[in-house]
Amino acid sequence: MNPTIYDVAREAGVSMATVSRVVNGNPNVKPTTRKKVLAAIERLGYRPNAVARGLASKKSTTVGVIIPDISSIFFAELARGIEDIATMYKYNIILCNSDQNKEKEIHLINTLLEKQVDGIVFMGGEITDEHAEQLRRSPVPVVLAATIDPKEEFPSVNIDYKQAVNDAISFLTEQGHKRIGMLSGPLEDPINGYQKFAGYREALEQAGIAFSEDLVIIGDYTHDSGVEAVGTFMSLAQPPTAIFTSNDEMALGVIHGAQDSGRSVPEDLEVVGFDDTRLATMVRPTLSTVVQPLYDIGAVSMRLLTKYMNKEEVSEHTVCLPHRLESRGSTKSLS
Amino acid sequence: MNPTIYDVAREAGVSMATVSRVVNGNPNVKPTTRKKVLAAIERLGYRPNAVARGLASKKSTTVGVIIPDISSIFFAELARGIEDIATMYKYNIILCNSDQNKEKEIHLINTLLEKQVDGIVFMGGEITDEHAEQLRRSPVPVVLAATIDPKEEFPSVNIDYKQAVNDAISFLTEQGHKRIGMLSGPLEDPINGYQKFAGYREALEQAGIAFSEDLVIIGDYTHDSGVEAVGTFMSLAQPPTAIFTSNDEMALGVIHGAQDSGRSVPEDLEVVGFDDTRLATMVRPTLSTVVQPLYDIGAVSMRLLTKYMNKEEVSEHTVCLPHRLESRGSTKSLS
DNA sequence: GTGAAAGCGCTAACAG
DNA sequence: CTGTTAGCGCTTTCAC
Repeated sequence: MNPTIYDVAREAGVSMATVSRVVNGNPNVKPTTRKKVLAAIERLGYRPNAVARGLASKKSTTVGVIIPDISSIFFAELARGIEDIATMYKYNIILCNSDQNKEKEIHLINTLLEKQVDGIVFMGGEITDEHAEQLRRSPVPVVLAATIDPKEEFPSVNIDYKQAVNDAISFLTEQGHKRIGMLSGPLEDPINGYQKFAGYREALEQAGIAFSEDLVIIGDYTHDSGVEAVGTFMSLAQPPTAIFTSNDEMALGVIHGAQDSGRSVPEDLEVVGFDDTRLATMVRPTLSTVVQPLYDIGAVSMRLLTKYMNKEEVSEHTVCLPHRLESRGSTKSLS
Repeated sequence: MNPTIYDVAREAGVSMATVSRVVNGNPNVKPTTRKKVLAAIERLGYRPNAVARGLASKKSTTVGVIIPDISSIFFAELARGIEDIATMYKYNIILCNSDQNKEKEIHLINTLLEKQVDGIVFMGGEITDEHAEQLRRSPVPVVLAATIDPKEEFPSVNIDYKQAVNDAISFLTEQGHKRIGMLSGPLEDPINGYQKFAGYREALEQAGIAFSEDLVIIGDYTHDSGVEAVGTFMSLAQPPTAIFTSNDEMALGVIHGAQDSGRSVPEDLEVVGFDDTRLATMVRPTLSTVVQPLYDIGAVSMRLLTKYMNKEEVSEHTVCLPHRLESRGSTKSLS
């Protein structure tokens, strides 16, 4: 049996309350007493029981993190941002993969709440009414990271996805491209589908270019789907001269698919990705892409959560981080 | 205030014990009673408090995972394997990044133990004496994943790194290569340095090829360090005709560095990586690499941990998973 | 500056 | 099949 606070108290010849005070750094303890207690702790190899502490204090110093897939290079980076800030504020993280599955997500929220987490960072697809209902019932604060809440009911941290894509496409139209392909995620996906698609259409419209359905392909975010998509694009009667993809991995696929069929990037085809994951510099030519500050989104979300957990006043409920276009080898001109 | 088991008991007109029984699926409850309790739970929106349960039952259904860096494509894959199996066995995961820093690692072990985790999966560099001492004090089982314990004191899941590298190098020598470069991790790293280096030397020796110091460069596992290393290798009086790298990312760097200087892979230079992360098929030519079952290493570690946690008999304390060489475009011949 | 005592919400004998 | 009763190990008033 591990020694308890009671054992330490006895060993040190003081009360449990006093031991508790020194363990928690309460200054109202005479230095001599503190010393005695510390010695007893050392002698016994006492290790405070955080579960008991949690029950008594109603705080677990643990936050829940719901993430679609930790093995994704995209989410893993976000997770790292979250974890670093959590550590900084002395919180631990319970990490759960949801695979963006609504049932799982809702179930996980519940599990985390049962475990008495002090807050939750949620990353997922869309916040549906069912999600919202569940989240509203949460006795602890929830922050959405890289996740759109159509009603802006919950605190969230994002970039302006629509504008970001608009920037990317506008960059391309300014270079004179008239036929710009878009390799999108499923349109139901609020960020990678809907928002980005909206940015694409908006930019075309602003440039006075007619929208053509042929030029939009729905991918599944994988390299393979990029390879496949270029094939389809290139077999068009009027193939695109530039392609934008909603993530970097598909962009690599597009580059490779183009090269496989003897085309060269950026001469024959310019390519712009999205995210600026580490992949972007791990291709030749290097990938021009929209920089989304993944780590920061995670870090800021967690920081925001700490504010809510401490019941601090928060000025902005919905934070929007800056993005920019990083021009590299897969596009011709320098921006 | 959230309703407690006591509130539910009162609402349903039964005792706490009965409520506890239905919540825990104990069959010794009359169906009628069960129904009443369930209804009360529903009505009150009761959510069991896992912390209280943990205190009373001395089980947290939570396991700790110490990982060097979750944002690494390598470890993220391991983590996913761990998490999936944990979920399967109804455990949650407290995830902690250690950056392979010994002090952090030891501190994290302690924190996890304070939080009363039921077990720990540890991934890290080396198990030093200090680590061992700390781990020995753990009241709960610990399993090492992709981590070498020189004394084989703790349960672990790995592949035979030395043999795996030997296989890769032997494949190259069999193709007639006499000068094979190795882009290694720091030699102090027990797996990526020491073990792999040993496999390299062994294979050369078996092939009757003299070892040459020029042909070993220490990298830092990044793409850039691969690019840089080829530069150095190629400026040698007698440059290597094939290069083995201890991870895939450096291999991509090697390929790109070679291509940047006008060489073609595999014609002018053959390249073999290690890990078979998703990167391997995201380059041109695609990367021949040693397949290490990352997800499985994570999954098996977690499975092993569940056995220890359940006090089941375990036949093999130290498990060694199979590896193989996947031949792709960066080497000439098919194996 | 220190101690006594009452819980925190639940499980786990033990009775009945 | 159900209820009673101790705790689990700690925090937190409230006294002194």
